[in-house]
Amino acid sequence: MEFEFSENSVKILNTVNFDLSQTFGCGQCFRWNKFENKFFGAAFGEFVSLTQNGTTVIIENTNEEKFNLIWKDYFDLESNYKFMAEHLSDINPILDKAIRECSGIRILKQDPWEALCSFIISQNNNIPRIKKIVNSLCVKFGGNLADGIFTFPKPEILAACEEEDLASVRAGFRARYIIDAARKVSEGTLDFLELKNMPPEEASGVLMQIIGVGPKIAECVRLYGLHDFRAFPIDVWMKKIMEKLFPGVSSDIFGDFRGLAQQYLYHYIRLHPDVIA
DNA sequence: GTCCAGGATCGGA
DNA sequence: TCCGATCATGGA
Repeated sequence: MEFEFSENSVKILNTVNFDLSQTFGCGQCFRWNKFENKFFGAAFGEFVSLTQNGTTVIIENTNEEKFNLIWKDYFDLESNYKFMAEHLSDINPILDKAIRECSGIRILKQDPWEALCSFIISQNNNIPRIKKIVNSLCVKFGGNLADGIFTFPKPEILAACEEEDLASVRAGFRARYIIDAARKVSEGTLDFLELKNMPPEEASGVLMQIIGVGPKIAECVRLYGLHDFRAFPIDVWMKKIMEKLFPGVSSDIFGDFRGLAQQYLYHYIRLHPDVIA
């Protein structure tokens, strides 16, 4: 991939394994929206819009400095997905089939606090409504970046809330989970930098000390927030996939990139639910 | 009215 | 250790 910089945009040329629709639509994030062939969203206090034409991706409202600081990392542009995808394809023919269709997925390096909060909201919920609640949370407690685009609320802000303050967000029983997470993060009981240096099981264990965070959400935070590809979140869909397509098989067969394998399989089956019907 | 959604928790067997 | 009911909400 090559980068071309101008005053208010960055052009990425000759992309490999990078598809915006797949990356934003594979269920890893909830705050990117498509409008007239353009994706809008924000991360780390900056907002951009993106368009894709074949192997060319244009990021608008950024520059060389911000791109190198935020977006190159956020989109994980320096990891070799071609290598990882080929490696995974060799492991299993079913996974290979999923990868042939979903190889444009990149695992975003999201803000771990945002990932934690988002996936707390995701529990026993559907994706359109998850997006609605996350958006409401940003509108009410985040900062205004641009027309209709907000930053994700700081943990300190939500830590100071009581459940009734979150009522208008319509998070339901998850409100107290969000507040507990916010308090543990803002007080330093939970430090994401420390989690990165822990063994996987230990990191999950710390995350699960938050009320309302169990194994699945912990794995999501490690995969999407800490970029730990060994994490393998199992939701109702992945459970069905493993039972139907990989009976008696452990996720260990997918090796150290099993988190990425999970994403290929999850997105593939959401596109073709009949495969496990 | 019933069922379900990228789950977790609690009580009882 | 395992199982089932329950949790708040809104759309199908």
